[in-house]
Amino acid sequence: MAVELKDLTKVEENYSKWYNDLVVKAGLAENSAVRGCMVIKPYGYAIWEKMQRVLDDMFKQTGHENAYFPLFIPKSFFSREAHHVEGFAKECAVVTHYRLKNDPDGNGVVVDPAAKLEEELIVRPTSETIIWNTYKNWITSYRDLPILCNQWANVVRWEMRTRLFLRTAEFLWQEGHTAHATREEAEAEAMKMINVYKSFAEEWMALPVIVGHKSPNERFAGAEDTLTIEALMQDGKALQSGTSHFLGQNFAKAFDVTYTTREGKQEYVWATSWGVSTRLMGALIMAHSDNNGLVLPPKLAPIQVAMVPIYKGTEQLATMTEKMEAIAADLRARGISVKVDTRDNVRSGFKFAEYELKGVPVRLALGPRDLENGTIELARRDTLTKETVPQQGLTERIAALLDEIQHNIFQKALDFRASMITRVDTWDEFIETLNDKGGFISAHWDGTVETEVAIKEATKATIRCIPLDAEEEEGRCIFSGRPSHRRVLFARSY
RNA sequence: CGGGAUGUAGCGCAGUCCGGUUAGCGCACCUGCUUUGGGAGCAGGGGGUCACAGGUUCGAAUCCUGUUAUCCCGACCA
Repeated sequence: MAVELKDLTKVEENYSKWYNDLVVKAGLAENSAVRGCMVIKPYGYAIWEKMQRVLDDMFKQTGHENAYFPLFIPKSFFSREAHHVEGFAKECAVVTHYRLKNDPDGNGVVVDPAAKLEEELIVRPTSETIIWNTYKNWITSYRDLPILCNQWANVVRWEMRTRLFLRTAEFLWQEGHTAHATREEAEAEAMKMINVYKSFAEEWMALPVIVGHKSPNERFAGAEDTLTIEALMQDGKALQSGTSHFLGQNFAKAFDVTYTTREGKQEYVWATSWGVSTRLMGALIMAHSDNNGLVLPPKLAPIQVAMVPIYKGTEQLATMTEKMEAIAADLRARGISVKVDTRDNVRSGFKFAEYELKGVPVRLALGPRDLENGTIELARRDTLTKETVPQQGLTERIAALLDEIQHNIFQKALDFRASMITRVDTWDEFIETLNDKGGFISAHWDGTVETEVAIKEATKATIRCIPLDAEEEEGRCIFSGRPSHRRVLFARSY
């Protein structure tokens, strides 16, 4: 229960360590006994659950339905799409046996060699292959299209190095997989969904994102075009927070999915896929937190208002509790989630610090002084300010304050990002900005993979995206000096 | 998979170099009293196969060998 705040103040020294401590100490998640896999604790899951609900609703409103596909994928499915195999082969968990037996030499159990699978099963790193193998059976006519499915699932990617929420061997996500009769319709779908993600990030997570195309080198394995939302963390690194892929006819061809057109001809189906994961939790944490802990946007905070009694003795506690429950009932009637903290084994100061660590947007403290004056102490997490206000009209005040905090957090992140987008025109400037300042660097690029790879090798910076709203502008590539028609965004990233 | 570090109570650590009473400290936990407007104080109490397996020794948390796990820095990636 006790938390050493000083451990959270080393942002400059070691942001990764600070982030990890924060996640653990705020009670969001922790490392598990399984390498690279995390345990999401109830408080963290409550946030994820809320995000899920909102996203799911947005998917429904855009015409999608939920479905579920298998965890295991036969190995042979993977080899069907060449780029896809290449992209995922290095990080797949493989099931090779289906039985254990007692160790003949003594203790425990061993894998029964007699139970070797004829064909190994891959634990899905993403579900395109199993889904397109299924869609083949669902699609025969143009009347069957479009298919607009989403699944909420866990996937496994055996990463070398993991970090809570940002990169874990197993993670939770949603993946949408759609099938369309025409290229235009599929392209529009991919664009529609990346905009759904943008709205969600900005309106709910208070996280400003830049929408753009991935460069060919950063594209999803098997996609013709990848759209991304890129967010900026407080240490100046970028985080890819969601992607939407136009898959062309690649998977339709790999799995032989065709339909009969109105004119009676056979055509391959066009596809998209799109997803966001528990990585969004990492984005939420890294974008807004400060040295006192999490700062949660009110719209996603599991507890929006925490109420702490100030009292001497059990009688006063009872009096305060009664009064606070009455106030809480009012707030709840307005749809505000409230926690009245009547614990008597920790003191009020401890509770204040704890709710700050957990990012609760608004805190109310009620003591004898307030009872006399008809007031209450109101503190806001985003600014760390507090004031004594009348109890009269409190519910309206808090409802408005929650909106204000939501807006303020977004604005703060937006201002920060604006200050961290630097336009550079020379290689020296590029290096200097990258090393001294970080953030997004807006610069010209000649459009070739060789240049992109060379820049990455030289600086660890990658092209985060070619923004959708990038204006036509003649310039010269900062690396090669060759002509370029628009700026792209570079950054070091997670 | 390379480089570095660390495994001692729920958490954080000291002790290891230089082997030697009953393995110690802080926080947390339990009991009691006093406290309570920003992380309470005092008193008492419980909790450990010192990561695992061998070896050396009269004697190992400590020395040797092997294994394993975790963290940090790279390479890889949502």
